[in-house]
Amino acid sequence: MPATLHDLARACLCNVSTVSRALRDDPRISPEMRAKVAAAAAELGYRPNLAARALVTGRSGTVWFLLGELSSPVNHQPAEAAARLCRDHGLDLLVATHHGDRTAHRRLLERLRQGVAEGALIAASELDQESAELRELAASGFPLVFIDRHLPDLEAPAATTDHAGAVTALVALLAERGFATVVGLHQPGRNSVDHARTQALEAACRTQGLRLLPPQAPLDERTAVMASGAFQVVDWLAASPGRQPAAIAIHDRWPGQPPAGCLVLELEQDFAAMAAAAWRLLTARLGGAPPSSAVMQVPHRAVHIIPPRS
Amino acid sequence: MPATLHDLARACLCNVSTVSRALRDDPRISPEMRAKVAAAAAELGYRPNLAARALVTGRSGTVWFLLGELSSPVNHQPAEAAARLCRDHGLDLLVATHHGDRTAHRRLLERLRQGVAEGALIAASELDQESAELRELAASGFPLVFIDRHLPDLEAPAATTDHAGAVTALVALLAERGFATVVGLHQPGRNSVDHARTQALEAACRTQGLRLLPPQAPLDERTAVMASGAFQVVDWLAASPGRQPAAIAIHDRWPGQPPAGCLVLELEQDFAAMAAAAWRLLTARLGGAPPSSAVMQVPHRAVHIIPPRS
DNA sequence: TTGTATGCGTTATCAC
DNA sequence: GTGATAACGCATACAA
Repeated sequence: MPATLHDLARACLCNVSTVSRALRDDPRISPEMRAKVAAAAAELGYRPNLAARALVTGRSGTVWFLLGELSSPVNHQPAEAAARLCRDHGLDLLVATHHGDRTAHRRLLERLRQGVAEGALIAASELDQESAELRELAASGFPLVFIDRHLPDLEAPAATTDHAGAVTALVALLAERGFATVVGLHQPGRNSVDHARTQALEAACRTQGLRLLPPQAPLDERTAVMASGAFQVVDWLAASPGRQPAAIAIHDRWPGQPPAGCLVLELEQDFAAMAAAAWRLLTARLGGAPPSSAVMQVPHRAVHIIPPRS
Repeated sequence: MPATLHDLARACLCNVSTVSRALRDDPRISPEMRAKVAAAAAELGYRPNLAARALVTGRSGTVWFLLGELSSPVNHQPAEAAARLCRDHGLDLLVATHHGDRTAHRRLLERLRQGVAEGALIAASELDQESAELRELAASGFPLVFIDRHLPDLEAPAATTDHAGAVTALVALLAERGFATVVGLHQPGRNSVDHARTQALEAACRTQGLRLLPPQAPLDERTAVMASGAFQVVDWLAASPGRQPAAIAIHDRWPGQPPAGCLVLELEQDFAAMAAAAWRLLTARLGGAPPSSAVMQVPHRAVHIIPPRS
């Protein structure tokens, strides 16, 4: 059986509270006593019981990172960055995945209400949109911060990429290269990200003098297609086999080989900066700040330009 | 403040223990009482305090998955599969990352000794090789199961791919396609995986009549190169710029574009099966079975053959 | 500087 | 079928 404070107290011929204080470096413990306790702790291999500590302090020293699946960089890159930040501040960050499963999702949120973590970062997935549990959790005052996506009707802040700025940058690059038309594949109803990008695309095209056309529009060699992810482009290509876009601009990586003769612009998001922003929002909440719906927008990191191959 | 059993007891005009039993569906509670308690719990939004429960039961209902970084499929694919298995058995699987940092690594192992989890799956990284804390943890009887890699001097079982079988399959495919020589890039001293592959490669070449040569050997059009990961091949190519292998066989995906005129064989490991095997080993330990050093080897899932492009 | 006493929210062991 | 009560391991207000 693991040693407890009680065992140490017996070994040191003193009281449990003295041991507790000595181990936590309480200034009013004599150096001799402290040394004696430290020796006994090492000797007996004492490890504090975190459940007991959490019960009395009400703090678990833990933050959760909630996400759908680990495979996507949009999820795991902020998670890793946030883990470092937490660690540096004495908290453990644990990643919980629900792999798009409703019951798993519900259960994880349930756990959060049971005190397993002091706060949570959430890389929003489809399931979060309609989740009553998530709403209740936020309403209960539990510190929640969203990453990348923002649920507007929820009293919880978010750290996202500056979607408008990113779209503007892509449109500018297209204009620079002589493109006159953009076909937008964003689905504004899908989530807040696609919504923001759609709006920004309209504004950017207006400002920079490009025509904006819907997915069904015919293509020419001065028409580019813009989408949130490669998957949207792939679907669009598959929907009408003849399509040969002259340029693809996405907020994502293009997997493998781009279509022949096609310029590809990949926007690289700054996930580390996003995690840092989310961390700031979270510590504010942990420190007692009231819930807000603030959205911190961090600039993108770079645009990768992949010239067309012949 | 969140409602407690005490609050429910007051609301129901009964004792705490009755409430506790009613909520846990104890058979000796009258239907009326059970309904009354359930109503009060819903009314007051009662949520059990897991810290308190863990303190008295000694069980946290949690399993950890320890890994270096999330980005690698070798890590996150088994993690996701294991999460599902755990969930189906009433346990939560949480992923903890140490991103190759010694202090983070030490700290996570420390947490495990403090009762945060009932057991842990470990996707072994470099840090685990020399970690004294890991040895202590295993020695303390904590249920530990390794995934993919195996630390032979540790009293902990492992679930790995059948490395020997995989190497044999790759060599057979090469032989079938007329290759006569294999250059082996595995580094037997690196870890147990590379070690096993090196041995299997020697055996397979002997059996199937191919010549096995070291990395410095000259190449011809009937010579293939075999390595654990793409990174080994990339390093090897960079070390001597003239090299143009006729085939590359790796236990991994080849990122992006293969070299011109080069056949690529990618071995796909069966991470789901690996997770299932690891889960079996872990439940055995959780169920009270003594620690063992058993290694369960699961067959690979497929070999992807990418023909040379001209 | 140290000891005493109490409570955190649950479960479990008794009684009745 | 239900109630009283003692743990579980730790932290802390209050005494001394």
